[in-house]
Amino acid sequence: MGRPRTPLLDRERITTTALRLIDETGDFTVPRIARGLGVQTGSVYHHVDGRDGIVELLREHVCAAIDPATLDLTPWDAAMEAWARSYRAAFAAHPRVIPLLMTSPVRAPRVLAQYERAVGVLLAAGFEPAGIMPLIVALENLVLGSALDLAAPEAMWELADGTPTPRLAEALAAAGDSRADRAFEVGLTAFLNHARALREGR
Amino acid sequence: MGRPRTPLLDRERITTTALRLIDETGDFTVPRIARGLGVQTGSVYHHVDGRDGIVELLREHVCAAIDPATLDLTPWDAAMEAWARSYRAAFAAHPRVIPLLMTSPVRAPRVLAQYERAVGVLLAAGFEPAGIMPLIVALENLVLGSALDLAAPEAMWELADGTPTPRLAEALAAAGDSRADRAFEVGLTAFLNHARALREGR
DNA sequence: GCCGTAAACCTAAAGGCTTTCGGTTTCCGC
DNA sequence: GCGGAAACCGAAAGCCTTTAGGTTTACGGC
Repeated sequence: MGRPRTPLLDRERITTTALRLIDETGDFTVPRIARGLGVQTGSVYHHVDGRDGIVELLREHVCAAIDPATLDLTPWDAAMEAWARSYRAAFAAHPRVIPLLMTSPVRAPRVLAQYERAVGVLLAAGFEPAGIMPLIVALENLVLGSALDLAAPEAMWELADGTPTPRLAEALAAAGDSRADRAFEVGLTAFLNHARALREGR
Repeated sequence: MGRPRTPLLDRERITTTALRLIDETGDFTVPRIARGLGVQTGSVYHHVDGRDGIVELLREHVCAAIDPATLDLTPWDAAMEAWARSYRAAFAAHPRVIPLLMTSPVRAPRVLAQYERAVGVLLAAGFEPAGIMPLIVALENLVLGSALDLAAPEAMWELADGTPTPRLAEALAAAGDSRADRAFEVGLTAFLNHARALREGR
């Protein structure tokens, strides 16, 4: 008891443990993190700003896998496409964190910086300012939605035996394992085509 | 104490109270529902299959506002567009329930029936079976994403004073209050154009 | 080298939530 | 009329979040 000779906790170990719990069970709790690190529950609060603080650490950790260099590509639509793919890949690696991130605002500076640069890309491409956030929001919805579907393929529709839904079942089977991938490709192509048309139509 | 002469609880009152709590606070708990109805916590469990059961009741309640007649429209793209708009309007009325619904699979028969019919519309339009679920999933992501953004405009990005994001702030301001609406219109137009191109390209 | 201060962990506890179980009263079919 | 089911209460177990105070260790100034 008392201060240990070598620290048992730090933000990184807390984040990693929380992420592991989420990957395995879909959620995390502070007591489980503490148990995973061989520590009492209260000790975690010395390193983190409560449970919400851990969520923000998770956001930063997952978003760190988004390749910032994608936004340097030219032309603008290549940048947006590569960014979207990298964005999706980052969340697809840990899709079950997405529900946790959707209820709290983005505070992490590193994440905000990515959006800042994306706005810059679209501004430089000549889009009108008022139309930029709708585009980014639409792309974000596409990325997060398909990443979520990628992780929980069977957790979206639970076909009961009681109510027959033959065509839905058939469509689900026909799409197969690549359903989420194809939904992303469909959405991304639609987005890029529309964005190009919007820009040229001005 | 004992059984009351006139019932104090039923599924509808529980659902309505839960929805009111979510609209006001963004979440609900069984004790708060009980308090709102002047009843002990445990009593609620006599009418509902646990907390998850209440979530499913909420899904059914909100989805009941989706107009089923939209899927009878012709041609198919008019049906999908009207369905998407009705879908979005239903969730925009209670957007804070969306995060609660994203983590549990759709079980409600009335909701599954809507998807069944949507599949039927796209099948009749001549889409290849394997491509139908990707389209529906993409549309669902669009609808739910923009409805969520509609409700929590300021809860998505919290611009800190510490990290400057001038272009992001400007883009947010330029989009104004109609940001979520415009994002939906952008996404919907892109979706419909791409779907039409997919169908004709066969 | 010494000492005060801060850091890091523990113990304990308050308060809330989900869920279950048995008890009590009322309603309804037969 | 009566027996069983229904509806609510009271209480409790077990989990979670968060805070507060106590104890030991590390570190920096002198």
